[in-house]
Amino acid sequence: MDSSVLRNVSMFSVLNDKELSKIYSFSTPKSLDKGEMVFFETEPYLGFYVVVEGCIKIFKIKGDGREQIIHFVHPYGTFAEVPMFEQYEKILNDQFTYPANAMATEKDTKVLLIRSGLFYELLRKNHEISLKMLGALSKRLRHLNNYIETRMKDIPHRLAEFLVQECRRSGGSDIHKVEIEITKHDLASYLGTIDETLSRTFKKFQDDGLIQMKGKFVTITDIKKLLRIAEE
Amino acid sequence: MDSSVLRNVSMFSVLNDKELSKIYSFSTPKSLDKGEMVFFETEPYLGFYVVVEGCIKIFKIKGDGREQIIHFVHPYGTFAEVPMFEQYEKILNDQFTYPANAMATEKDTKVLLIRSGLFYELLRKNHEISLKMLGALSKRLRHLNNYIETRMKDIPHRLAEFLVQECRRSGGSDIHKVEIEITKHDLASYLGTIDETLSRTFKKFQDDGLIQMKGKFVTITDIKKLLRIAEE
DNA sequence: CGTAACCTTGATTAAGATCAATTCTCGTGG
DNA sequence: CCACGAGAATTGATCTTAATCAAGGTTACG
Repeated sequence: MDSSVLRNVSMFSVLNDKELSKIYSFSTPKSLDKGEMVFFETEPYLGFYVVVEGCIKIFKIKGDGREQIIHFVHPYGTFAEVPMFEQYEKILNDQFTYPANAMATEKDTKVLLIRSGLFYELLRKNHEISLKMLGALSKRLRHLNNYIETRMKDIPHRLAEFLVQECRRSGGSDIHKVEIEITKHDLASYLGTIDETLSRTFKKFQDDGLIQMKGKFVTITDIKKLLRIAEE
Repeated sequence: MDSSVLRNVSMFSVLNDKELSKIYSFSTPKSLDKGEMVFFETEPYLGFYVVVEGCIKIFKIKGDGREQIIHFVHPYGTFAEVPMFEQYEKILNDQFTYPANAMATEKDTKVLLIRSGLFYELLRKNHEISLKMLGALSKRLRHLNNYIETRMKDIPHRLAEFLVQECRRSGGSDIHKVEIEITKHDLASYLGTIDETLSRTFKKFQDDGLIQMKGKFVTITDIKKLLRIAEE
């Protein structure tokens, strides 16, 4: 792994080799096993992270102790940028904590910590980076917006939406076969439900002839009906 | 109304008089009656808004046609900044729409439209503004984060949380009296429920001796218990 | 005053959570 | 190679919360 991985991070795409190397040399790499935490939401804020390999889930803990997954971050994606811009002074004084919890969902997950001090310096010098960062935060806001919208619908709707999205994301060949890359438990948490309800909803979709399922592989047999459920 | 109102907007606080006047002279003021729309989420994006007077509610329409209020914007607050940073070219080509709906909740509500073209120009010239904007977007993200967290709890919890927050926001004198400044209907929508359930929850709180209610005025009689319900 | 919007209350229903067993799957060690 | 055990997934019965349906009652304002 070297500084070239940073070039794929949208926000850093405006930097030259020298700047990239500098960021890379000051960043802290971390390797994680499946289930290992990057941070808890109670920890003091150090800076934001770049995913280099594997996958990270960002989640809240509900009152009953259960996880509620907000999103997954894949390679070259970033997470925990937000506290960076909430009054710099407070960050320096360790007053800030992370906004949620972050855990690796795959073994051999690798992340880079970009410390806020260093990054803030960069931000002051390089105007382009702030503009990129504005783009990144906007994207995050769109995602949360979409997340909230999805939450207004029932579980079959949410699952249908997820399947359609996954189908679009993976490949794009018209064979409607999707591999669910996360555990069913994580999927349930992401959809805001529990394992049993997810299982029942999958079964209902199968009984209604919308999909066929074999372990982690789902074949969509009636994309039209599925789309109808997905969009209201 | 003149350009000095803009000085109170956090993002514009770094500008000098000349710059403020320029923004003001290029902005479009709009007066609204209670219930009038600023924009629908289907409309092409023109730019973001500053609230000068009154109050704006930002909301989504659910599948059944009901409103789901995401937040309220008060004087000197801004809304609809997000699409501004999602690929400038698309905005110019009218490809973008608003992320939600915006409606005045009070009569004599006044807003200013800051067109994206003008603002983007400003952003390129003035680095400080991007940094302020990063702060503004972060705040918005925090709010959505908090919103999502609240949604994981039941209705009594959400109402208790709302009452405690309102109590803190208004005054701060230790007489625990709160005026609910929005309609009960809007409050229900904000809490993600319906009028009947809100009414019943208020009743339950009264029966349990937590509050006393008279129209729009709520007196908190047992702040300790209310806090216990509010925080899990 | 009168009427429309706002609010409350009661009875019923439905979606999904909870509780409680099983069954399935797969990696590990004998 | 098989047997074991743990975690993952499924299934059924029951329970809870809040939505829905249906009246009434209250308030505010022209």
